[in-house]
Amino acid sequence: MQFTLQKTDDKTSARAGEIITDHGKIQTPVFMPVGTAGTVKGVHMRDVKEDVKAQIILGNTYHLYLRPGMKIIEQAGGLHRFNGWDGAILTDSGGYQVYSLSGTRKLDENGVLFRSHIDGSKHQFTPENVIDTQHSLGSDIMMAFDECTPYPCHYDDAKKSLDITHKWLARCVKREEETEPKYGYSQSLFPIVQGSTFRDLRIASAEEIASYGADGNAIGGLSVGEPHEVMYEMTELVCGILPNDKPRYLMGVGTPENILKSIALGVDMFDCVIPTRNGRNGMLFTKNGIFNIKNKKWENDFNPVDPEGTSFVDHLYSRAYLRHLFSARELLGGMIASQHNLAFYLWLMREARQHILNGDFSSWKAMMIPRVKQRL
RNA sequence: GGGGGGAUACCGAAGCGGUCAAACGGGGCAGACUGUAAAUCUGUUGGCUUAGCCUUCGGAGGUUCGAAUCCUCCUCCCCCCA
Repeated sequence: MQFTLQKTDDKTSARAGEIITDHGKIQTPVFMPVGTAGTVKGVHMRDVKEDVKAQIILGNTYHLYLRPGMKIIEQAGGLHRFNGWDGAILTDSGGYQVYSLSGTRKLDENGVLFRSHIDGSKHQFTPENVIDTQHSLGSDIMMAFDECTPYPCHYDDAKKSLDITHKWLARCVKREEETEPKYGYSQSLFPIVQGSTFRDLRIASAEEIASYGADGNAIGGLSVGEPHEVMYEMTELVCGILPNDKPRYLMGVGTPENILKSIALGVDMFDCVIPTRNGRNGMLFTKNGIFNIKNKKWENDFNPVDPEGTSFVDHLYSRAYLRHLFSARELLGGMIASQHNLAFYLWLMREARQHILNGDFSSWKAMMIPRVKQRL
């Protein structure tokens, strides 16, 4: 994997760049649709590629390990071959599940003991087997196994957790060096900065992570309930330490506003379930604001879903029809909303990139944020 | 023709003398969702000048300090027998 920094904004820390993977080029800043179980929920891969214009999508180690299991994925020839997505794939390590499934797991020195949310069976995740699993998945970008801390988090707990994350990282890197990709193309490993909301921990972590000289670096443990200002503060702090010549990935973020503000802080890569999950629940994002398609006000609005949208669904269907689909709990409703939201997110990223290249990102962002966050 | 069972809020359905503006579902209305155990979850759902008041449990009367609950008549629906 190669990263080329093409331009840095004069007034902010926003950057435009390009990542080259063995599954294609990725122009940054980039938004990566989340495909936890090997599917971007509700959207065909053809549309993820051609209509949404995604360049890279996510997969999840924990979920794919439990089902269908690595035997099946390996028989398929890797995740790309299995799910029909031939673009780049980034796999999360399962570190987020250490946080989100905290009720069904136990940490020990070696790793994490999970209780499967599917059948209750016990499984151990270690830095080593998480790397092995990601080799079986064949993702272009593998994530280090980390512990995503909850918010709020006591300082001592955050520090203890950070030490574990750093120890696990060393083991991930060692394992990665000792093993080979399985499918004939290269895989990069991104380490993850943790440290909760504590400046000194974040600084120490960012320095530790930077010392590895990885192909790219991630910021984790944010957007877990802390105030947005704290999230931006930590992001800015960490971006100032992580190397300039490598992509920075802010994990799990966020709303269009969160993303634009974080681009300005120097982040290059984003992922978030909001466009798909909130879309399935009726929330639509547009360049003119956010609305809930389930609301009565759209009942007889026969205008297109999004007259300025880039997806075919924006023009083929009306708001009244989409509302009807949600009212009737028709599957197509969530599919349309997901595809629309993703297309909007990807459009927003292309625009941001273009304005960075044009040199007017700052003013464009100032104009755009109030627009995209308003409620319609 | 004979016998029996019902009618409760938008719908279905509990309640069978006071703690009932009335459980629970559905539907309606609104909210939440940030490296997805989520096509899920939460709130709300008679009216108003909202610590209270008014109207409401098929209709009309009655018993009672007090009735969705008991009695009488009426209207409509369902089941069984002929």
